[in-house]
Amino acid sequence: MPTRADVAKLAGVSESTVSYVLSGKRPISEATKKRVQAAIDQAGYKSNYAAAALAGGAPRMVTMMISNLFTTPSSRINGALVDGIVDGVREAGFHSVIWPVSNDDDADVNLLIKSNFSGGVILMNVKENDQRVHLLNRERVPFVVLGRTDVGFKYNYVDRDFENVDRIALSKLKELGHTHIGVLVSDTPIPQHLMTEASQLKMKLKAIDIPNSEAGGEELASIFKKEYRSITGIVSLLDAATIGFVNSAKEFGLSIPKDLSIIGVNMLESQAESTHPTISTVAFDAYEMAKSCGKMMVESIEAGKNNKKKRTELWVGDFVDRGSATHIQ
Amino acid sequence: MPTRADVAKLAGVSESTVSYVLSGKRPISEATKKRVQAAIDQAGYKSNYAAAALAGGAPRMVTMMISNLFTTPSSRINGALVDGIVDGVREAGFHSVIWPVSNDDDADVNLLIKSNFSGGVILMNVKENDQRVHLLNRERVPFVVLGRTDVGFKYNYVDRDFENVDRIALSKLKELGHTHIGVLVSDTPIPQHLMTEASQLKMKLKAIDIPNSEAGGEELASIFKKEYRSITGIVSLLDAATIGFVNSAKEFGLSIPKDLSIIGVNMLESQAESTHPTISTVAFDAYEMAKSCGKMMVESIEAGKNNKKKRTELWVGDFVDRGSATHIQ
DNA sequence: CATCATTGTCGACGCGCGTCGACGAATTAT
DNA sequence: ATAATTCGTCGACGCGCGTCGACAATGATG
Repeated sequence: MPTRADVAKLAGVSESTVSYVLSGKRPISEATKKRVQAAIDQAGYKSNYAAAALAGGAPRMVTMMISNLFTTPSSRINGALVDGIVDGVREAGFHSVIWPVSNDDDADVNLLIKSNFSGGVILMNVKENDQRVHLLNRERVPFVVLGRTDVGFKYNYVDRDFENVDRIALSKLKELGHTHIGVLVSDTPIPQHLMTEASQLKMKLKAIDIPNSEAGGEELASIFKKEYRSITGIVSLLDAATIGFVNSAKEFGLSIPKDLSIIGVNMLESQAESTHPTISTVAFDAYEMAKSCGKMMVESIEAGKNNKKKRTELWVGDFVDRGSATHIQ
Repeated sequence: MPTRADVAKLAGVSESTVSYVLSGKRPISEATKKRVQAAIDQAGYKSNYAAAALAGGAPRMVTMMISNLFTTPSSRINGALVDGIVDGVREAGFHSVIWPVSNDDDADVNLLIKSNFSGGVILMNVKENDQRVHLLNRERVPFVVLGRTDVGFKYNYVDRDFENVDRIALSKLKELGHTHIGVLVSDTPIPQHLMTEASQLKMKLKAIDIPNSEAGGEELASIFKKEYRSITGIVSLLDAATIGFVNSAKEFGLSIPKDLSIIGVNMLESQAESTHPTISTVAFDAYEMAKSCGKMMVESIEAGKNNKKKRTELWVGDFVDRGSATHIQ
């Protein structure tokens, strides 16, 4: 563990000169730059992160705040999000850590942020009116939300453009002649924009509320013919349940797409292609979206605390025909 | 961000007294303890983690080193492991962070450890002769491996007791009259101990090497009857592939357990119960195992660097009959 | 009663790095 | 030519906390 002092002695310069070579915040002659760099290499010097943080250095680190992100039904999607952020942040020259929080424990946030350990926070699974957003805003911590929530003020976020995604799915079904549509949701009502979109297209929506798990999908498949006679098309906002539903439909005498067309709007390519039959979706590249979120985070940090500009990024995707939706018979 | 000085002033004591109240490393009278505690509460004081780290305090933090843990096929299991560690460490009074590393980048380890930010490291997806184990050992960083690898020296680890787990699965099949066994593996040979166990039980093993994904399992199901006529029982070391295999077996005229008995040894309860038919397994509680690993990590840290004692924990589990294995017909 | 260990508290220092002010030297403007 | 600027470097200080040595007050021991 060589320190700045060791490097300085080796290079025959002062400690501050070493610092300025590293940070580039003051002009240094090429000659001494070279000498210092050589000394750094020779000594195997690495800046001590804790000391830098204490002295007020700008931390090149991003924290992902997560709660129970791994054992949820959508762990595949969440995995893609984590990987995307990690790569995006890395490409921007920052590190990233994942910070598992129990619930909305403020103390946990303080530990990393107030110690100047992390330069910014990426919030991942925000809830309605999420308190963490308020907390971070109050503490003036740079943050980006991967997702959205209504908190009454502007903030940076990256999210899917659900309005357009849903519009694509609905109008595709309309185009195929379907008018009576089931919407797979889990513990939530049908989003407002989907309702208005449907009324514009003169389509009838019916919420089908089931657990988002493969078992939940199978359960639905088993009762579908009896319970939902009039429905010929489904827009699914779920992933795991959709997989279970499609995989077991045949078993219950439900032929996809002959009896029923289904379009997923919240599934990864890998998921949509893992089923029999495969599932037509509106494309969703969670990895790329998250990567962009990571980059936005770094840019926001580098823009400085005084920068008030808030950025927003909405990701759409094209309809991808994998055969699970066809013209009404 | 009140500091120690603020608290000291408020309580009318010196800064060092505040420190000793917090750490308990010197006797302090009850009276001043109370005064100081009151001042801490009043000021809303939180110790600055970076400063503590710099000054050489014992970091109450554990780092999980992970690479590509989230988008692998076994992400469910990995999720349970992460959650288990987080909870185990938390119960022991420590925090935990997840540190995504690109590959075996030494620099990344240095950042957290040499800055005295983290008190120990939990390694999660170790490979054969993993370099990170050598690195941590050399740097004298307290660490625990969740899993095992052969590196030629003793270290702390928590793992499943595969020898016994596999023995349970094999002898169960033997008990049911099966002698020709297929072993589902992915890019690895059949483990040595399974081979010897089989020869003792006079059973014939055949490696079936497929990708560990649901698609991989389906692929296998489609060719199974043709390719593996003589096999009547399967021990699967995979999880995702097993799910795909079992779910699609019927589709290819393969009836489980009538035509083929299958026992999973590497699946979570939630996975084993998500299929049709459900899968008999040797129980595997990844969450509890990981939780214990987290506690071992903390104990190892608190035992101090001079403690040379290495601990080992092996987790077995009982056979759980879910109907996918039955007596040979 | 004198001596010694214990208890409770304080002040000072150091951890390693970021950054500000100063200052000589080299360059440009007047 | 002199004054004003820029360049390159140095020393000093502070960030907040952990901990060591000192010391007064108290209790135990001979």
